[in-house]
Amino acid sequence: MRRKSLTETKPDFRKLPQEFYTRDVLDVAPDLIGKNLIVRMNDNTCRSFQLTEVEAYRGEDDKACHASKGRTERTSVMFGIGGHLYVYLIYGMYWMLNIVTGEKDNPQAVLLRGAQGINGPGKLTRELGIDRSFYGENLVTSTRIWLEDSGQRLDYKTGPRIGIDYAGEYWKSVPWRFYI
DNA sequence: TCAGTGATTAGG
DNA sequence: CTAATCACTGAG
Repeated sequence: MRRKSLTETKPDFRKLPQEFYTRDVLDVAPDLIGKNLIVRMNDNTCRSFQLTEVEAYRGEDDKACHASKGRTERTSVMFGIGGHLYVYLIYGMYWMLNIVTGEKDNPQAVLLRGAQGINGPGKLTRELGIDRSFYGENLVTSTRIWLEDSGQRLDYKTGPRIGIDYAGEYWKSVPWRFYI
């Protein structure tokens, strides 16, 4: 019987590499559909969540993107290289989990809106135990959160992004929401 | 439809 | 310091 290759036996052989994130957000966002988000819980067990819904926020021109108001302390991680987490609190209750993409000084991120069995970005982070402490986390080197290829390529739909009425007609209408 | 909830931000 | 805003959720 054929011996498994080294890469096949390594436990993290499916982990998405830096190159996955260092691309334009409009390429990364649809590629995230069907990927598995792995989180190490407080009891040290790992849980896997297959992503079903994401949204792209792209650059300083995009009026819906937090980076459109310029660099602030909160948004600074978006101005760095892709592969880090942008986490912030909204409405005093819900943590939003975003994956920074692209090259340095080109602020972009993907909002994770849902996973299999979980609809809604606030419910997703509550289920995963995401909070402030995950801000800036590196998905390539972290031992408590990362992404893996599921080996599946799933069909997805596109549509306008949710909850950005303030962004104006054009940015409200661009189909940068990707979902199963 | 609408209140809850508190960090973040711009402005004085 | 103040006050407005907000990439949401759940109850009615």
